[in-house]
Amino acid sequence: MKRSAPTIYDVATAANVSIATVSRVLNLPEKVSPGTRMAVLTAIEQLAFVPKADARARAMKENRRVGVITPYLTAPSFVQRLRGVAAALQQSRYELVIYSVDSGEILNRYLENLPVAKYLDGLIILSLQLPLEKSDWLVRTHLETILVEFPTPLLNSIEIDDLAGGRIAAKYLLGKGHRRMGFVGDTTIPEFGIHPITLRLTGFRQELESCGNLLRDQDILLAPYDMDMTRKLAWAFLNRPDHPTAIFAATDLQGASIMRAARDLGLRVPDDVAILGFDNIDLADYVGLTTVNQHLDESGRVAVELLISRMSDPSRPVQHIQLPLEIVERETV
Amino acid sequence: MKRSAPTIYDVATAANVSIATVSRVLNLPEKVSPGTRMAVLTAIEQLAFVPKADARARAMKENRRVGVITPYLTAPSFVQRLRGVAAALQQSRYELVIYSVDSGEILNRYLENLPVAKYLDGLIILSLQLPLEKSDWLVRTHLETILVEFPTPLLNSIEIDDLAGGRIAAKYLLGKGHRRMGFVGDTTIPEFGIHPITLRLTGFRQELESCGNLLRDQDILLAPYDMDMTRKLAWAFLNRPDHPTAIFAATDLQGASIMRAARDLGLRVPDDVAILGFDNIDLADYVGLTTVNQHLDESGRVAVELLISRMSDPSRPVQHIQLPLEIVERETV
DNA sequence: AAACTTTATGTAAGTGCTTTCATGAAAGAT
DNA sequence: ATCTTTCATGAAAGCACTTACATAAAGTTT
Repeated sequence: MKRSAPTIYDVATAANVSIATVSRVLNLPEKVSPGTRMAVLTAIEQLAFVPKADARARAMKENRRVGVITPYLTAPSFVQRLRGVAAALQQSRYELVIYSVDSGEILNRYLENLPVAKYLDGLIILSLQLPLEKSDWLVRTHLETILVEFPTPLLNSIEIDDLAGGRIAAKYLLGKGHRRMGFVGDTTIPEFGIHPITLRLTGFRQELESCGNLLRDQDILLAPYDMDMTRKLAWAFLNRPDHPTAIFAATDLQGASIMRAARDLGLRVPDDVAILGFDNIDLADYVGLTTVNQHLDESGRVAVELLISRMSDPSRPVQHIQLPLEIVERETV
Repeated sequence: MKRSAPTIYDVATAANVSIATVSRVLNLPEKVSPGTRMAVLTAIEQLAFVPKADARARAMKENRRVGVITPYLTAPSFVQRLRGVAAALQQSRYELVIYSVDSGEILNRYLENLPVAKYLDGLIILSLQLPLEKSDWLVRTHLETILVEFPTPLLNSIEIDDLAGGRIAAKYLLGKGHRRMGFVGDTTIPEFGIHPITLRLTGFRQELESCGNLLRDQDILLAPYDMDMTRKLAWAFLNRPDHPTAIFAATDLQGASIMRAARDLGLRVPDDVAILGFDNIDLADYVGLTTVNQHLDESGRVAVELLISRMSDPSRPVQHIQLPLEIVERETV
């Protein structure tokens, strides 16, 4: 009893011919006499033999491969981006290889040997900050890559304008008649590079100030990106007689936590507190959270389209595609 | 001047080392002294060398790649299973290739494709029903595969006992003092094979009946697996003076929809209606839904472990691992 | 029937890589 | 200064096939 998959040697033995003959019935069957051909075919059938190299060659020719590097799939936003990528790739003849990493560190380690050891036609990096020297190295190795969320000058990217996102939120809430606003964001500040949450806060504050509404320090809550903690802090945040009448959460997940805190306190949403999220993840729809849509699924889809167009013509100029942002009205504002 | 693609031989010559050394800087860089490593790296860079994947696989007798076939990532439960797979694979030296399909049909087409088979060392099929003849074919080709959710006798699988799940739900609700129960499930009945939702209903009903509590037809709601629709139907379902005091939803997604319908109607949860879900997806935690945990992430992780152990020793007997089910108490019962 | 094709098959030399083992050099121990 | 480890490296043996090239048997031609 053989343990591993059969090779042409096994087939040859079983059919009492040489491996060359087996190879021939596979590749140029007319060159083999009907008798032996039958014998070989029978042996192949019986052993459930699959020619390995041939398989690979065919696979290689027909499906090409694109890699996606993404943070661990813990946050819904990563998942929705990936979903867009998978959906778009589905239509094409490309295979999807996923590398999930837990930090920029590991990302760098991956990149060291990715282009050399593995074998990709294109790469999409989701929501991960890429050091400048790496992006340089990527263009030099000619591995087409698309960055999603954290752009870099040399590489193609899909991005949003977080600053504008903050402003949109402010305008919308102002338009609804609110004057006393609050902001909830997370506390993880990256060692280097941009921090979208901070940009959203900045845009939010700017717009407010330009209309004469200051965002006061006690109306800003920075909570760790963790539901229970956010909920607890949000509880204290809202449990003041002079709490804001509207809160902009930099993230739907935090928005949802605030909704629960409000409910725990017996506050009516949106009458006592309005809550506006950011992202428009699936959850927002389930809990009825009004939010700023940043087209997560779409970002993945667009990344694939851009990648495919670049792979077919690498000479195209680098593009930085900016996705639109807009309010999705549901029940919390 | 060479015209064909460079090989390790070219790199070796250029760097003045042997091919073994080149291979080593590619695969175990720590084993090579920094000096030579740099020289080799430079040569690689200069020649734009890319190792040929087929030669590599041939020499290694393995591809170091496992495939996952999953339904489109529309449902959170698929995503959470996949997340478990990705997390577990992360630790290992295997690459993760994802094939997302939209039905069993396409699954079969994928499987037809021999190339896929030999291009992978292992395969995990998530939440997809596999025709019997295919599972036979899979064992004959020696492609190790693990089925998650829909078992088959010949292949390894990770499963749960849906019938028992229904019973657990009934017992729990009974224990909380409820006597008038309702059930909400979806309407998609597959052409062939088992239907988990139906099993959950059966188990639920059996347990109820064995305690003298009939589940009445008007207390069963079969709604399409779509949030808005479920919510609408659930609204009508609950908007009766004699509505059930506790509802078992075969799915957290539907459970969440019912929560909203209840809220829309001004019903207090769990005082006016208790709601129990099934799955324990992330969403359940966010909305505070009490549910039956089926360890989705874990199913993916266990699938990987089983696959790896089988790949390293294919002679192991086929296993059908059954994951436990238990109630996660939150705020809706 | 001798000489020449043709045809079916086997032998063996690649293919581009990994990996085991052997070897010589450098480092550490006595 | 000598002996033992450790370490970096190269030589060479696979791996699962393909593809000349060689050869023997059969079929043609005269």
